[in-house]
Amino acid sequence: MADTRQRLIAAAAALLDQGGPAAVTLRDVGRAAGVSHNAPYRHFADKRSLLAAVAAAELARQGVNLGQADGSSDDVRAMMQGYVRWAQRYPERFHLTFGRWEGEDAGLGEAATAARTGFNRAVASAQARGELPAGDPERLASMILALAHGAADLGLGGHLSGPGKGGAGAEALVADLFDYLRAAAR
Amino acid sequence: MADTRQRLIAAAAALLDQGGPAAVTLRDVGRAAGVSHNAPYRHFADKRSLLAAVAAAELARQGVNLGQADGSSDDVRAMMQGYVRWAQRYPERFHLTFGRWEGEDAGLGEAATAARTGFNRAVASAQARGELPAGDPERLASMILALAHGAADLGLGGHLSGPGKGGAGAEALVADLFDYLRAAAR
DNA sequence: ACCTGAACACCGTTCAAGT
DNA sequence: ACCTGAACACCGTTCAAGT
Repeated sequence: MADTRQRLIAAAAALLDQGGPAAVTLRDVGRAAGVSHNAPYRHFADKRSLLAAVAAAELARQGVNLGQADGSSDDVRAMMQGYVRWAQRYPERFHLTFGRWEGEDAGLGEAATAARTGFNRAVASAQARGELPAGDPERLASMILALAHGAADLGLGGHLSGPGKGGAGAEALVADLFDYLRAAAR
Repeated sequence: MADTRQRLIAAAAALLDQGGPAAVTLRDVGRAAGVSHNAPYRHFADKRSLLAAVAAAELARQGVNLGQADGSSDDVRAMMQGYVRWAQRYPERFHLTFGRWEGEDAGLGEAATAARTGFNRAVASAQARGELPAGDPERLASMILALAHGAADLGLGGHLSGPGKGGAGAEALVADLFDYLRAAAR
């Protein structure tokens, strides 16, 4: 049944969370899904393809968060802080999802553009309200996303002096950016 | 001789550039350095420790770039665009260097803080000139670095609509941020 | 102090069968 | 159409020796 495929993806995601991509062995995935160690090859071309399915599922789940907002700059900022919290809670999924994906893996590209569309619309809406600087909405959205992404990634790597050391955490850096953008919009 | 250690690091860096961390097999590293496949264990505790040495060397090399500037906002921006170009040219070293490093690996932490110090000073100097918004220099430096880092990482993953698709590349996003910051400083 | 060859456990992948 | 057990090549790491 196609149920096996879903169980394989769920098992892979759980192993990924626990120990990163190296811990996602096809033997453990099979064991957790109740099948043999090479049953995954009946559903996925290889290990990389299985991980791509995990990333696509995660991206679809995350895309929902980016689509629900009225479009004030507070909404846009809340989306980005939600993005940062997601990265902090599921660091391995975060790295996997935004890693390098050559070719078209399991509709990963479509899921990514779908997730971005809602966010771009929210940014455009905040611009129309005069709460964010004018200009190409997609370009401004890219810049905002880049900051949230970079802050989350540096934070996970311990490369931000950090909230513990008296420095600014990733969420605070996102808040700072929006303060600057609102100031520049005036 | 201690020369072997340097050859091992150089060989590991070359293999990393070609095929990522998975391509850095101790057998190939040894072969390229002219020693047996487990000679590396006389110089490094394990594979992870060897990669940490590669990251530390790269960080030291990159730190030089961040230390040479008069401190205008143009200098700070040029540093960040240099950072982005470095990531684009050596994507594997970029990901390795800013990945997760548990514990104190081969003085990696010291190299990182040294690299940051020069950059923080340049930011503070640009603030003193009134070219960047006032406030805690280290916090502003973190925000700027987060944007450059995120833009580079998203660009490498193909998650920026990109210069090819008509969208903004990582370097352009860095330029945009500085435009906003200069506007907010007035 | 530094290096080597053999060996071990583990992993991704393939193959010949099975239902 | 989906699954299994055996097998292969490869890799990180350890060990007993060698100089």
